[in-house]
Amino acid sequence: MIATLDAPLRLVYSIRPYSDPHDRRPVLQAPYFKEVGTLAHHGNRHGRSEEARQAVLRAADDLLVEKGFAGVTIEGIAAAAGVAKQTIYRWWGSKTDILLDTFLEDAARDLASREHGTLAEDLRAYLRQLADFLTGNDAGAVFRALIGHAQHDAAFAETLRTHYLDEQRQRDRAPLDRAIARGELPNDLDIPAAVDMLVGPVYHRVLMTGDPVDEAFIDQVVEHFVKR
Amino acid sequence: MIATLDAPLRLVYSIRPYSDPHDRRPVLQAPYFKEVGTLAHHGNRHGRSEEARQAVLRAADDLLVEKGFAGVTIEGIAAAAGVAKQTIYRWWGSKTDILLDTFLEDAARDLASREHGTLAEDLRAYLRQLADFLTGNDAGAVFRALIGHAQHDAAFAETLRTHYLDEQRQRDRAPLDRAIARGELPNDLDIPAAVDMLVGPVYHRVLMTGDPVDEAFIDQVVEHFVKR
Amino acid sequence: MIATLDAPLRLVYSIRPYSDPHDRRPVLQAPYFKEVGTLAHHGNRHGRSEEARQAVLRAADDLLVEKGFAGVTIEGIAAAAGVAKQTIYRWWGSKTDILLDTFLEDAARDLASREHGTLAEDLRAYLRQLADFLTGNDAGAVFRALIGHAQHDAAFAETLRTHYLDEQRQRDRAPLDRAIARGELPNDLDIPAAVDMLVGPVYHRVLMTGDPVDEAFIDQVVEHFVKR
Amino acid sequence: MIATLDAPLRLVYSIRPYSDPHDRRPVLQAPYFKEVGTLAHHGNRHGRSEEARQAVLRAADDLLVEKGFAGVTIEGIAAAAGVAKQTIYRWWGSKTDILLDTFLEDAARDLASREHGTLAEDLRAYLRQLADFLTGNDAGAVFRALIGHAQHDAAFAETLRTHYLDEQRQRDRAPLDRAIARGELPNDLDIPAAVDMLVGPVYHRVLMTGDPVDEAFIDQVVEHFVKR
DNA sequence: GCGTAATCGAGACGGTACGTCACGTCTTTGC
DNA sequence: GCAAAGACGTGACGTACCGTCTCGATTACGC
Repeated sequence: MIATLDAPLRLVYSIRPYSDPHDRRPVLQAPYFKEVGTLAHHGNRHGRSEEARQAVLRAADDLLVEKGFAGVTIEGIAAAAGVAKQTIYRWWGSKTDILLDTFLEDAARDLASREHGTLAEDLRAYLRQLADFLTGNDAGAVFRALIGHAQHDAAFAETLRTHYLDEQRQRDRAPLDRAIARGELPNDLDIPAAVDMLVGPVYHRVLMTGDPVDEAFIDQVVEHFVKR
Repeated sequence: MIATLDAPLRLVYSIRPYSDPHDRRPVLQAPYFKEVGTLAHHGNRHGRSEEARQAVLRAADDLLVEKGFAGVTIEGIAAAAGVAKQTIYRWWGSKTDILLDTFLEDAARDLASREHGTLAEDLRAYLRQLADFLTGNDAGAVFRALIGHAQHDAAFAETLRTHYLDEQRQRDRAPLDRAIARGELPNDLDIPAAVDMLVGPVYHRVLMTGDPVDEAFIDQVVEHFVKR
Repeated sequence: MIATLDAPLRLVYSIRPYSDPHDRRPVLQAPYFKEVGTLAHHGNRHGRSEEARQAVLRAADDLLVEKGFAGVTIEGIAAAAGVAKQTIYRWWGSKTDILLDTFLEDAARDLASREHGTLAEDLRAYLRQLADFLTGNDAGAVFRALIGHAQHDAAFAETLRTHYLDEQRQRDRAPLDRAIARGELPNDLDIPAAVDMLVGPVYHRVLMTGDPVDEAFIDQVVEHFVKR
Repeated sequence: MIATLDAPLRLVYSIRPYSDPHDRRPVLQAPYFKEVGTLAHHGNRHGRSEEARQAVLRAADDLLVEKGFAGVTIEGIAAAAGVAKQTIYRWWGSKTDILLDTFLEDAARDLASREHGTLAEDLRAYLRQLADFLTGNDAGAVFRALIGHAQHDAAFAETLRTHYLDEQRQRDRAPLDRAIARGELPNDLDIPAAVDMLVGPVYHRVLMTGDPVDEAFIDQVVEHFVKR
């Protein structure tokens, strides 16, 4: 059960399952809610406030959408979330860490690849899904901000790879894996290269040219790939 | 004649050919050197100091390579260039404007497409050139920083498109245009989409995965495209 | 008990007694020391750092004496006091506010009027004391700077009147009040005018002519006033 | 003849009679106008532009009255006067020098002491004239600014004494000199001290308390002085 | 059931960089 | 030779956030 503000009498606290507070593996993997206590506590000795955590994530997200990346500041988040700065620094290392946390919860949810029977259909559906995700106003904005920051900060780029891209590449290749299993594609396919040829054009439009990723474009990319 | 620092007795002053000092069209397009005066002036009605301009561009570039994007500050550039902050603000609007200026002078030089007779050869050569440029330590670092910043700042993204990407897309499509002229590709080819399919995979590796853009990869991309 | 730096184990924090941090009423009026904690804190919810406050006041004073009014800058004070600029702006509005704070603590101490039995004696002693104060190297320099600034800034002039001059006029008239009580002066004396006639000549020499305020001069002023 | 803007075809240029351009003796003492040239020249080899000089003085004065002392800047004066900054620096050393120049022309005009037959009448008239001058919106504002600055800058205080106060003290003592000549006052009067006792109270009200200098007050000061 | 310890909101602190303003200097062109 | 124009190096301004710190209050656990 996840208590919400609608159920004020039974609030929940999280126990982060990792010893390192800056560990950024997707926190939803673990059953990290627990029922206890009452509303609006001010600290206790058994772990962090789930309330504060969610308020921070939400505030960061809102600020990004409303004011852009430069408008996201630790002080602004703290103020908007009604949280002390120190509470943020206790659990996150930077504003991009916070944004990454908000992002991870969305990515897994929105990018699960669904099977459609044929390679072409699978790819079309997946690229459509990917394009919608990347260009979206919420998760997409966060994603673009993170990718942007990764260009400025090699350490963060590495973090982003570890916590997001590696999984993402599994999702990217899932349609190809299924096609190989079905015999639609050869066993010796260079899957990473194939993935780049499929998703690369989509990312290029999103990150570079700003051109819309429309159906016709996706169709061309898929058709071109399949007709090999 | 373009006087250089090798000809110290006849130094040059620039007259920026644009009325708006923040106009960022590539300044090398115009013959913007003029012979006058003597060495090392400090501002006069000839207009801006070419010395100061180059010192700023160089300092920004150096700082980026040495300390990364976060290490590029207006104050740092001013100090490294031996220039007053106000001089920077007089001619540029932000640190990314400066980086863009440094970048524009390099991009045109390094990305001119050369003809190799066949589409496949042209593409291989051009993608190799592009990949080297994007992953380079100097211009590449500046480019990645600019693309990163464009993700954070829509206005700058627009600027970047106007001053760089539009030209870049001309360069990107040049091999295709030549192939169409030669009859190697059909007249009705969707060139923007084709460009995305060619360069998209390269950008994806550079900006997202960090995988090396090796010969085998380029060969696959080109072969896959040509065999349509 | 007021703990001092001589009692390092039981250091003191100030609680400014006013809600408005820019309120400039003489802070020494209130018992604004409180015993708590340990040495050398750096900001906490006890409120402002008394250490920082005194370092700022002292630095401002020193800079004024050493380099003159133009040499007093917020940045200079911050550097000399080992304090962040923002700490100064948190508690004071301008460099003259700081100087006023330093001044207020001194003026009350140095200008208390003492009784000498006769009007002439009282006046002589008081004018001597006033002249010494105004021409002094420390408090006098601050005072002259403040009066000078008040000529440039009507708002500050009003502040200065509220926080200093009104009290000062009480001190100025004290000898006259006592003389009236003793019957040495008539009840219907126009005290403000009388005060101006007594202290005006002294101020005139200090602020305008720069002539020394010697005994002979004070004697003339007093004698002239008394022989009415 | 002094040409004005009403006589545009016959403009005048001044030749400053002093070798030191920063010499600030009242320039009107000398016949420093000379007819040459035409309106709105831009430099010539015949000496300074009287047009520019007057525009600067007037602009400085206006800025002081409109925006206060802090609003008077060399750049602002130059812009308001339609004059190049360098032209200002060529002839004046600082903004207070300019203000002093504007002031000197007014002071001599407004403070000439007139004879009224008796000491009391002379003093009353003179103190009234002085008070009006000091509290005036134009010359008075400049004067108060200069006195204020003199408190901040010993060198300027000395300059002010040399160029203004010494003369002023001559004017201050004129009624007393006349009274001595008439036999109304003793030969051995300590004139400087007497002057301080007369004008000091007026200055005190103007510079310190801000109280109005009304007739009753002047009467008291004079009556008290005369009844010696 | 009471002390102990972790966390919370609050907010002052020393810093760095921002973008602006005015300073005083300099160099040229045009009278 | 002076004036207008205006770019330059300099330095201070006042502001925004940074990341650190200290504190009093709050709460559950473990003795």
